[in-house]
Amino acid sequence: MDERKRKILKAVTRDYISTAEPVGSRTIARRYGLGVSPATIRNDMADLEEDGYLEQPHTSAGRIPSEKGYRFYVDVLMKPQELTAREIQKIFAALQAQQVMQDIVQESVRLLALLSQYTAMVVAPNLSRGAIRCLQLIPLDELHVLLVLVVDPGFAQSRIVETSRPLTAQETARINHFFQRRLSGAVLADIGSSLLGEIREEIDDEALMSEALNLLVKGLKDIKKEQVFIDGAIHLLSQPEFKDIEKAKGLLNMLDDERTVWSVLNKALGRSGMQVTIGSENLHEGFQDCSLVTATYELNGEVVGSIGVVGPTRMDYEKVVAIVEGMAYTLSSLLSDSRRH
Amino acid sequence: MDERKRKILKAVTRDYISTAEPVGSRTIARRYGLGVSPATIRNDMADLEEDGYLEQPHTSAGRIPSEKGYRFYVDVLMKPQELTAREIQKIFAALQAQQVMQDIVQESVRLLALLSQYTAMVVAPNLSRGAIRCLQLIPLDELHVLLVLVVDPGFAQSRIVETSRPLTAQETARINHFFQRRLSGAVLADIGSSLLGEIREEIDDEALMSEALNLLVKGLKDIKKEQVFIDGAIHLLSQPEFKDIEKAKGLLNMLDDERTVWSVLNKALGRSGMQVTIGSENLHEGFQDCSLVTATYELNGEVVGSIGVVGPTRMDYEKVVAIVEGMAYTLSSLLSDSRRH
DNA sequence: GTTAGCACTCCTTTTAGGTGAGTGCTAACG
DNA sequence: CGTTAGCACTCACCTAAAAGGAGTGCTAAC
Repeated sequence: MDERKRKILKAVTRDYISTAEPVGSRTIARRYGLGVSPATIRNDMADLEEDGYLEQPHTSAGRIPSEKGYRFYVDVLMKPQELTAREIQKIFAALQAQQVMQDIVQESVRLLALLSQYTAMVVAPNLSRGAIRCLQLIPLDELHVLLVLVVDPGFAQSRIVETSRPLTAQETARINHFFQRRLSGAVLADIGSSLLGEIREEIDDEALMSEALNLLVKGLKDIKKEQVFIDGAIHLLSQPEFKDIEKAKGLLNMLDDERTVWSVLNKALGRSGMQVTIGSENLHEGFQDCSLVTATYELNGEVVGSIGVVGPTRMDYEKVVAIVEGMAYTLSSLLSDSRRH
Repeated sequence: MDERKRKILKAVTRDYISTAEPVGSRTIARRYGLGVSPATIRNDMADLEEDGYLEQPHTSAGRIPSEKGYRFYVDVLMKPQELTAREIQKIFAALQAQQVMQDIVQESVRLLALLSQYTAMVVAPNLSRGAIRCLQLIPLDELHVLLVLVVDPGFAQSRIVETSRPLTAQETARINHFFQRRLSGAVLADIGSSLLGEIREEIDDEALMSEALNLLVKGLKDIKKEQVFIDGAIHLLSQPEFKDIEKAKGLLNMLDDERTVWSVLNKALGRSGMQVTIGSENLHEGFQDCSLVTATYELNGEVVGSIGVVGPTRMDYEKVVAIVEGMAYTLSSLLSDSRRH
């Protein structure tokens, strides 16, 4: 593909992204100074269409990029304007102001939607590799204890658990002691049957230990659960491709289902880094008119979660890629850099 | 207003609610057996229009209820079909399965939206009158402690707080001791300056105490904050009155703003019980094409929060009123009845 | 290889006419 | 006097036809 054709493809894509209208040869000639006449551009456009980069909604309309066209634009033509250090700094500050992991994640999904003006999704970090920093029972009444868990980094959760029999203060202290000794510093993912078995052997009072394990298992279950957050769903309604309310409803319904969003974002978890999925490249039914920009973020060098932005295929990739990249980068630094709490 | 006119108003309202189409005299005569001819109904309808209960979108269309008509329908004509004991039981079970207050509230807003098929809003209970059941510091590292608070009923929250200087284990224990002795059982709202002052006097180590108070104040702040949840916003898009996407966007934008929702629901907190707000009765700009069904729920006989459903003025009041009432009732029983955790 | 000219396509908007649901009015009926 | 049949009238909605216009592909000339 020669230089001029590239320029034309780029111009068509840019124009279509910003106007949502098929672009004609005249417009290109006028708006983007290529120094050639509309007729010449028409010839090149015909070639580009033949090669599958452009398509025509109907014979007498302008051209729009095909998926292949977008793909080429994303991979070769565009140059995402990276966020400035100042912008990164602002995001970092906004996130750092949050106390708990959940708030950090919620703030980042909010920012992502706000900045991109599309719909943002974030899966909260998987803390399987997090280390237990504090695990403690606090007795509340006869049958309830509060199980408090602090995981490094940034995760504190308490949960009320029902015991199957009243525990004495002494028993509670004993369990706490064990937790402290055996589990402090342990990585969540390692608390598998083997460690549990070890602990079991270490205690004589069978009933008490089974109680403690029971509590632990119950409490850990929903801590390991990965949570998904989305924000900015409403921005979809501003896109002309969703002026048809049925289409919008379809997509919004999918976004309402956590499992769907989760599985979409998890595709991104596979390989680390930025990833752009365009239209039917997306295997998820219902997302095939959309594009997805996703990125993973890390904790101590390990991928622990992913973030993403959904929009129509006619998405402002240059902007969104920069934002998603910047956000993922900021999240990673925030999580890894300061082992805050 | 004579009996027949009431029947006609009721029929028009019912029909319009279910079809969203203006209702003609012929339809009434055919579908609702009044035993009179369309001409007679036409006469009565003209009277009803004169009196302001009905209106005509244009001269050659059927009638639709005016706001006054809806008001009369809600206050006099309709009879909400109360939820069955079985249904209440189901809701109760679903809520009771939740462990933490936040989950209870989220589950109830989800149910409310699901059952009503409109948009549901819930403000989480104000726990100012809740009693402290457990308040404890757990040291994490040099400059961070975990402040754990359990309030009766159903509220457990932990928060990581930064201390201004490292605390020794002994100091922590001392603070905990004080918290235990002075605050256990105290009502959150009462922890004002007076009680804080008292505590201050009771400790000799000025620096330590100010540290403890500082922690307490920081920790309590966001616990007292009232949270708002909404769900089912997408249902709005199914309503023909929001087929115009701009209208839908306007309302959805309002619903995205917590403060707006909060202030709408707080109107309901004023007087306890069920309340239906129709169209322009709603003082909130942007909600004036909508109706609102709200109710308060209680904790130990005291109003602590409210729930609500938003929909078009052409809302199925009979159904929604029953659901909102049932849900508020269930929430109240759940909170008051069992002092669970 | 590039460009001007031109016929052609086909979407979009406008206009006009027809259709039908529903009304208000009048006059007749019990 | 309330009720009803009959009828002219209104007006949104639908459909078809006409006008308009943006953009193309092709051809021939530069």
